[in-house]
Amino acid sequence: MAKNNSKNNSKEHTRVRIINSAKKLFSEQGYQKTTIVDISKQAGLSEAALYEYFQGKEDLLLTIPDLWVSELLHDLDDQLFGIQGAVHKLRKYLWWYLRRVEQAPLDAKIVYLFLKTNANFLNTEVYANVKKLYAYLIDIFEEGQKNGELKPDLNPRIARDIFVGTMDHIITRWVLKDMSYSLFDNLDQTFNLIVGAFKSDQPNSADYLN
Amino acid sequence: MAKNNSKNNSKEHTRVRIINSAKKLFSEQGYQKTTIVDISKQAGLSEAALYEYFQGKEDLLLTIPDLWVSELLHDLDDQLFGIQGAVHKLRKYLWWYLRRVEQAPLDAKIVYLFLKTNANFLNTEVYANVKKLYAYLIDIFEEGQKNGELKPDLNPRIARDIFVGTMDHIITRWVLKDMSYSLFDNLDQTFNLIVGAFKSDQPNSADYLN
DNA sequence: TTTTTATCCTAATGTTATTAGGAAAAACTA
DNA sequence: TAGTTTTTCCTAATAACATTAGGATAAAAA
Repeated sequence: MAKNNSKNNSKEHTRVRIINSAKKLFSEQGYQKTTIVDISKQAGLSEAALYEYFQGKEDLLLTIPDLWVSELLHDLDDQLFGIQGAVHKLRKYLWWYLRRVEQAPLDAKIVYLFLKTNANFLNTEVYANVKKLYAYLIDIFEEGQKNGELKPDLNPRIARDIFVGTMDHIITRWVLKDMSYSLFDNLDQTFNLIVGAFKSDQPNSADYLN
Repeated sequence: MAKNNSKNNSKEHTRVRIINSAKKLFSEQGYQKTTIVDISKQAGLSEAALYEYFQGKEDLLLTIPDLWVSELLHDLDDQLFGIQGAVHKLRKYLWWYLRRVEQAPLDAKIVYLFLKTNANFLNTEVYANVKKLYAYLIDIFEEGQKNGELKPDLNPRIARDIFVGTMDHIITRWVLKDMSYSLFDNLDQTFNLIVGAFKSDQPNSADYLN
């Protein structure tokens, strides 16, 4: 049993080592320019050994965002738990997500630059999880409509498009510019502008917040 | 002279044939899965002959958006010429751009899925032109502030991020879903919501429009 | 100790981008 | 028109890579 554990640990450890090497190299040099030899050298293995852990280069590419996004998804509930009001939840969502991106810039770069180009991205687990991550916003918008914070005729899907679109745009530029500044510059202004568009016209209809 | 012309035409014709073959195959199968043999067969050439026209596969990939985006840029002035008011210009910009995307779905797919992954995208002509395309929006926002249509404290760069981000998000999803519906579904709602966030609070300050 | 299994390696194999070197055809020159 | 140069194209290498075959080594299990 103990030996079995240590075996699994060492197997898991090698797997993690490969993932981290790939993550580093993919985000430094891009997917195409990174070779399996590069990755296996960095991980201290032969090329062939790598195939014991992953089906191939593409599998390796997809594994990285898979782990990251499902971790995000798991964290999201916790982060929003106990926050009152749709606007406050939206704010928390944005600040939380951008922080996670800043904390895992390599994962973010891979997700934002290389993932979508993959032919069967739509059939991956990652895609399903990203959808769940964004679907959360729909719930928040609907909640905000019920309690009067947000416009009653707001189309939640359109609101989501604006929110996610802006967020993704900011992140993509940041990633392309080599993460050379903070994602939080001007974020307050951006947030207020967007949410201003969603808010109910009658400023007193969300009294419950007072 | 005449012969010289016909020579250039036939050379140009071959070049166009290669570009169209590549465009078709890249957008059907993705960049990675498309081989030079595929492209040259489709164009009715040997692989080696293709290298007389393009430096390589990557050059070929970059040429496609290069042509499309500079064509767009050239058209933009014409399209906005004579339109009065920032809001009307923004509307025209959005409708124009989405129509161009619908009219050139293969180009759009290549731009939205494969271009950014290219390591030196930031140094390409395409990138410079895309920036110009988006910079146009900044001018429109500033104009709208001057004539009172838009909020005086609106940050034009942030407004651009929201506008472009939403637009790109809508297009990216459309491209990923294989262009199976119209980009114009719900577009009015989306536009009104965004522009609502930018508009001046005093509805009468843009009287000049009446 | 013997057997089985997990982990790894060297050495193919096959695919693909790119280049070498030259043939065929067109354009140009005198 | 006959010779010369240039353009366009081809077949046949070459080289870089991803992936696989087949087996060695070492750890685990019996």
